[in-house]
Amino acid sequence: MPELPEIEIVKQSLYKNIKFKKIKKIIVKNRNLRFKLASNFKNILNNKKIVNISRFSKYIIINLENSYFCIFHLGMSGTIHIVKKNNKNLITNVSFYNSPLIPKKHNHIEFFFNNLKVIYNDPRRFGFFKIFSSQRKLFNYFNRYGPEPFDKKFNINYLKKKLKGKSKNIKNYLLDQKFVSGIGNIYANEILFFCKINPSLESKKLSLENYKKLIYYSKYILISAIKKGGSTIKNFTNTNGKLGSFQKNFNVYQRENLKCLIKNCCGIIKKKKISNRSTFYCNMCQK
DNA sequence: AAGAGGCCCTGATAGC
DNA sequence: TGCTATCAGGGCCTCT
Repeated sequence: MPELPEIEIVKQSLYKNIKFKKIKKIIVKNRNLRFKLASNFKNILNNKKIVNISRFSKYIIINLENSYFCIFHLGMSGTIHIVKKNNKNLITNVSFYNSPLIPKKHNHIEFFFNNLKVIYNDPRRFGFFKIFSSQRKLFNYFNRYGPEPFDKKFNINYLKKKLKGKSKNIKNYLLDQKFVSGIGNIYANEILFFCKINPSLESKKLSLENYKKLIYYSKYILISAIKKGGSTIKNFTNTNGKLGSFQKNFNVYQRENLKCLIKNCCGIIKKKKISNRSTFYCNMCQK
């Protein structure tokens, strides 16, 4: 479900609600995720204070007081719910990226804090948790990933080096986390629209001007999405029960057969499959 | 070695 | 109503 902007919103909400709090109790209801939950998961996290919460790419990073790190990925359908205690009753309308009600099925893990609990829910089980015993091991794991678009390393020389002579299309590169991390299918489509680059274009055919646009617009789109609270496709709400609104700004994603929104462009948004992922583009601006 | 494709899952929706 | 097919915001693994 989520790409970098949505994970950033989740991170901000967790940061606000559970940083410096101690995990009082953990209930594991279903260990089956993309990777089976580690057998020592509860032991390592239970009764530990959370020292920091951060994000890299589409991962949330939880830094524990015992210098362990717990990271998780939401896959396609993972959601986080924060349930606050209000007198005797639980309020259920504080949730991230899901309906205001706590889902009944697929709640895999519950983390209890003093006045609230955090639920990890994931119907499709593409998400996962991992634990690292030191920062070095955590960095080592993230080493496999390319820079985020915001990273200084994501510059013209880097693009040149990586894309020179490559026949793979540019959209697949944007989705390739080893090339650049944090971009998913929605934002890859939107970024290429702003760059006026056809998603099927072989990467070796990109011009210097294209490189500059890719660097500029990948930052621009992700930041705009974060400012709007992320994209909300299925009535998902964020931290305060509010809907993210970036989906109202989609130019191509899910706009098949509609008119291009660029003034004076008479193009139509087309849909095609690239590597089995839906791809949307304007047949005029992105020739 | 690069690149395409299959696969891991459940649930919502469209079409017959 | 009830079946089947298709699609979904991801990414790892295998095969050529």
